Amino acid sequence: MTGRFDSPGEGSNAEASTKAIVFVVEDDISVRRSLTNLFQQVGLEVVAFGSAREMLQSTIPDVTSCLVLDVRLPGLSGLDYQTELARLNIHIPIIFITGHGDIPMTVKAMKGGAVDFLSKPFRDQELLDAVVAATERDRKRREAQRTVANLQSLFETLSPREQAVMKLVAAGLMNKQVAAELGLAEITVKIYRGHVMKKMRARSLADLIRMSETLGICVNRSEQTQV
Amino acid sequence: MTGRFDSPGEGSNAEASTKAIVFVVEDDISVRRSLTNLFQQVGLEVVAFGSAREMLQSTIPDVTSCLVLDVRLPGLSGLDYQTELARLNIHIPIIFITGHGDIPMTVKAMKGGAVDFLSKPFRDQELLDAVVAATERDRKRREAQRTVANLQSLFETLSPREQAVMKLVAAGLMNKQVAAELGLAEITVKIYRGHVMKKMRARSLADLIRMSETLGICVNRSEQTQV
DNA sequence: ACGCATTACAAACATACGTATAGTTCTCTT
DNA sequence: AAGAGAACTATACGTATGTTTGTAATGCGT
Repeated sequence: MTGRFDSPGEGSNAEASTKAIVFVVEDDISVRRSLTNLFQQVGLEVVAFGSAREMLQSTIPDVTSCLVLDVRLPGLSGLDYQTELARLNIHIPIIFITGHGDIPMTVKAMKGGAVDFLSKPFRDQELLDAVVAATERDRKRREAQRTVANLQSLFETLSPREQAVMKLVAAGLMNKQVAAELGLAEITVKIYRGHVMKKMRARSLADLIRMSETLGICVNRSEQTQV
Repeated sequence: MTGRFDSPGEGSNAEASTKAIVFVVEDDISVRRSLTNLFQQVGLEVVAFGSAREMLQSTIPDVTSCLVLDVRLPGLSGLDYQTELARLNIHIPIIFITGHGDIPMTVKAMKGGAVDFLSKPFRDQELLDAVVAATERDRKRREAQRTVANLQSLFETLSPREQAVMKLVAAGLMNKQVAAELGLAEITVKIYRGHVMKKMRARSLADLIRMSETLGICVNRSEQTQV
């Protein structure tokens, strides 16, 4: 990890460097400027704010990113902001920095999923390493989320009946059992099942079941076991 | 969470209280004794050690447990011991306690998966709450591990050929494709597949595929896609 | 030498799955 | 009013899956 950012915008890391955004929330303007400079020097895009409120009011682009956050802030504190972001379902990886931190603070931040917690003074490279780790975490999270979202949108192209059939098929029921469950003729189930396979772009039943797992689709087990 | 341990050995938490073991590693004998007392008072079983080495040399029973670990220890430090346990693939949840901790220490501990990091002085209830959280985490981890182990042992009852068939079936191949892949007649695959279903106690193909997921069974995708 | 598990295949049958063609009914939109 | 899509069924056919019964070669331990 160390040294990945010491030569800006070159070689194999060019893509990661140019695409990631580092958000900075820090009330001290001189610290904010020096952080901004540091990140820009290694080719990272930076967007800095003086308070949590400012960042909440701005439009956050939907790209790989991380947040360097001062713990002590006027208004909403860094830890409160972390909680607030979680409540808003915003899962940007956070690196805390602080001048006067303590252990309970650190524990709360780390329990809340923070990537790192650095107390000043720290070496630039420590922060850069943390940023690399954080953006990498975000990249992976986004990739996983994109996969789910794609499947979800495919699933939503299914008619309600097709969705119902898919759920029961994924639960392991035979066509005739699905038909009984839904009050349909078996032939109808067969046809809907065909639609499901086509619309979900599943090449096999195994595929479809894995998709169901990813989507978290399941039915009440009591309905299966009584067969 | 708070107050779950303030009346020992009664009500719905009796099971969790009596079955969990709290390991304590603390060199200061008076602290060790007071911790032991505290946990015993709320009905927890306690096994205390004066050093990490002592605990490593003892036989650790295979039950739900957690570890209350002093950061500063003679010989192997608490943080080193955490690393060592991870290296040995021992995933007991750790609660650190310390008299003179600092932030980097805390961060390292939490990054390493610690449940909590308490600096003295702390309230007894804080520690007890952390122990509840830690044992609960261990209980869940053990449950998940047991599930995998059960499936694994079922899988090991399969003959090599049956295992191979299961892998390819779980990958979504048709019987004839499995047969071609393994150089078998289709009828042979059908028979082995029947054995697989019976031995794995799978009631449906969906079941079997979920088992494969849990077991992490997969084959080179190139073999499927070229069909 | 004997039993036993494994590997392997065949014939035959029953059941399950998938698709094409064709048609009815209903609702919602243009 | 016409068209589109959803929901639903039927007939018919072809393929896939699963099970039973039977056969046979191999290898391994006692």
